[in-house]
Amino acid sequence: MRKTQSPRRRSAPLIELGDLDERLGYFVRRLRVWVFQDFIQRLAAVDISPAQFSVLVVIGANPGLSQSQLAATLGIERARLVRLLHRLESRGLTQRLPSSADGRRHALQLTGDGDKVLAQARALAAEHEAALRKRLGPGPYRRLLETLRGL
Amino acid sequence: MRKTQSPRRRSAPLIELGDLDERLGYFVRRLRVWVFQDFIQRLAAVDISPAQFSVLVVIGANPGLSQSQLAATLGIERARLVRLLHRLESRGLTQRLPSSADGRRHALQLTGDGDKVLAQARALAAEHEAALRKRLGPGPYRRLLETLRGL
DNA sequence: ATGATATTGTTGACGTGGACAACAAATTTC
DNA sequence: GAAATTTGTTGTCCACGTCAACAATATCAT
Repeated sequence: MRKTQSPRRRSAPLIELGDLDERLGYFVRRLRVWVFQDFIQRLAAVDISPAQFSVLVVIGANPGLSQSQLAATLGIERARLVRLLHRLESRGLTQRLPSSADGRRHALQLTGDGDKVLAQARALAAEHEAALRKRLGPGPYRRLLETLRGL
Repeated sequence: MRKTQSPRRRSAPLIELGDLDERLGYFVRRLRVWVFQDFIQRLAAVDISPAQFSVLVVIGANPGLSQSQLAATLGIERARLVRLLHRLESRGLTQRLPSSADGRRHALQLTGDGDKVLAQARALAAEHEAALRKRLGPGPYRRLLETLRGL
């Protein structure tokens, strides 16, 4: 049996958040941390991070697009995308073809392997999403998603 | 006059997100990035980061609490908190007093300066929050906050 | 056409954040 | 009193966002 009434140890946390529970940013951070954790764990089998997944998905949906376009779409820096692509390309999942009309641009594409891995990742990501929906509750999940989409 | 029909340049982005707009994590990341950016900019005058702010607020609301308790409350690693406190302490905003009953623990407190800076930070954070509410719209903002609080 | 400007991809560097592992000191447990 | 646990700490690693600079290429102005 545990001590139940010690005032200094083992008592319930009773730590207050103060103004923190009026700060959206705080909760957004907490949510982001655990969503990403779950995603990473579930996609460990294919070794695809959230960022890599988003890159693969958008390339898959828009083959031939440029790195600038992709970076702008994802809201990341061109510099960061270069490194993401370096990794994916070294794993043989994506490729940079020369753009026909613009010597500066690269036309991004998935390789055959990229397609396969993306398909596996998609399945796992769907499980992740289902887990999220279950954990948050279907209602809040829907509201959340729809609210966030409108930005 | 601009070229309006060139299929390869200057046309509207028309980049599709693919499955991405069914992924909550993607939107959470986007939201988190811009919320934090706004926060950092608005609190640049007092040079307080989101993480530092949350530390100050919780210490202020629970003077004397330990680092383990604080870390658990904020959902960060003890190791990370050590470094946050190191900074804040070197700026003279917080202090670690010896805990009366437990030689391992530190009783965390704000200094006088800490109180003042926190007050300023709070005011700026309130402006930040107001900006968020305005940007998201009062309705979605409220829904978001209430949904996220229930975790 | 030619010179100025802008875009694209790239590299380097910096600071923050989260995750782990290990450790000494102190405390609790048995 | 020995074993296990907690607490604060340090070190390390990697992901991420940011910024500056640069060469190559393309566009714009006149």
